Amino acid sequence: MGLRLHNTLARRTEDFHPVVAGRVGIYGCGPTAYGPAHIGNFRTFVFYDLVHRYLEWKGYQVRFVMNLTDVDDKTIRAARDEGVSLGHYTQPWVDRILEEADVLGIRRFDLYPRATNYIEEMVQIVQRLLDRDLAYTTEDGSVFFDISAFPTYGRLSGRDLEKARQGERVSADEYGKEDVRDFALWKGTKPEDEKVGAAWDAPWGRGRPGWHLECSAMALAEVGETLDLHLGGEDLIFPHHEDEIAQSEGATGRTFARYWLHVKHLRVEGKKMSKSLGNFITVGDLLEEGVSPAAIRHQLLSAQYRSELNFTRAGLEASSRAVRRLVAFGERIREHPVAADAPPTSLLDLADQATEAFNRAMDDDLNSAAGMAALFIFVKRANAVLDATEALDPGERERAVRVLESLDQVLGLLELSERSHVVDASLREWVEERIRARAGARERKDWGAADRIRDELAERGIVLEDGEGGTRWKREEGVG
RNA sequence: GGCGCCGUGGCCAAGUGGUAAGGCAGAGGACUGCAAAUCCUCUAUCCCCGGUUCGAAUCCGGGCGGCGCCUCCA
Repeated sequence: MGLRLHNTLARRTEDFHPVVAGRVGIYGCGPTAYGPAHIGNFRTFVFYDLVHRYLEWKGYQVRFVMNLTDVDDKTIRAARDEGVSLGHYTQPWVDRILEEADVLGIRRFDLYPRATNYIEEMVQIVQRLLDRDLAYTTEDGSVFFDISAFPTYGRLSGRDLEKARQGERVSADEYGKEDVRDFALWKGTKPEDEKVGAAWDAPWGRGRPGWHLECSAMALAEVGETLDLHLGGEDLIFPHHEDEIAQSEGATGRTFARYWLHVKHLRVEGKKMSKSLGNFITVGDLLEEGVSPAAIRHQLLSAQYRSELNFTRAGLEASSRAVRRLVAFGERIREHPVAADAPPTSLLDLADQATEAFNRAMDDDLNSAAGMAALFIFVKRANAVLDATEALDPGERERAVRVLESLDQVLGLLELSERSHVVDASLREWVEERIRARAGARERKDWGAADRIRDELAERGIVLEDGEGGTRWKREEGVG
């Protein structure tokens, strides 16, 4: 089976073939470190994680680089307002973004380059563009890319350049471009830049890089001249990625990225969300409300990345229940009795079907919704098998467990919920003592005493489950 | 105004020419001292109208409705 991806550049779904068979180089546009990332950002980053995990699951050797933008208009302004250097301002946000990514089970990528560490590379790109007459300098020391010298400009976003020119509102032309459509590669230094340390020397003048240039420099330096995959949110198609292509290909003469994947923006409770509107919720907010990370992750994966996804509390509740079902199945099958002489069941077939269906769904442009459905079909049917089976053949049980784990290598749901089940030892001891006391009461058929203990535990958020092998307990989960 | 997306059961969401995956909720059942938890079973003809086709949720045309990008933004 082969992976197919919807390539924004081609406007259709294509077979995926990396430049070098078996190896994939990926660059994902990361966040700007000027504030907390919101849940919409994390739809994109969880998608990156899905791409990362799935390609590795398929056996590719993956190099995945996601940048952290730490110098741009917003970070400079914020650092100036707080009276600190750029690095002082951005570092805490970088830390928090990575922490929250960890919470959601986003596996660490290979590298998180920061723009300020690649100034030299950026200067080189600009120099090459100047040498090739694809860019020009202005009086204040800025450098602009000359769009008229790059015929395929507009191909990614599919826009008509002439119309764009006419429709464009001519904004305050601070840096003196020749054409409103030209974009800044380098911005001549201003006093506020100097104040926060956001100014570097370059042959044509002191200044700082344009936002688009940062990504090109980091991608070319850390992934290579031709990326297999370039990922980003849909808002980046124009102008960010369009400009990345122009400056990268202008500098190298090579195809910059073969496949461009763009994640549709998330909505929250039916409304558009964006940093500028200020209506964003963060992972931290959700955790404080008691929402489980696995529920968040589940909801973010519940729709295919190119379709609309409305992030809601009701949806989180549903996701939480769904994850619980998965976890319960995992526990159940691991504990199901085995016997060497157990008769064969359909479990092996079900396991094969699950893997096959999952693979097919994910190969079809990373359809995580269909992929998760494949897993849940397995859970449902395997549960029915367990209902009807006293004991399993050890090999069958082993196989079923392995398939569950295998699919979770990509989805990362069980992995996450297991991680959050860690409880401190003293609590554990106390709970277990209470459970023993209750067991004694139950043996005496003193139901009143037994129920009082259960209530006592419930007050501390501990839920009991009486089963065949004794009483199990767990912490009550909050919403989601 | 330009470009583009979407409209599937109470909610979320797959399926894109061969007769509706999955999750949540709901109902029924199993289990239980009672519970909780868990498991099983059941519940749709796909916004409307017209067309193409042996056959359409799936293709075409027209409506109605929702949304995104075009500006810093994942």
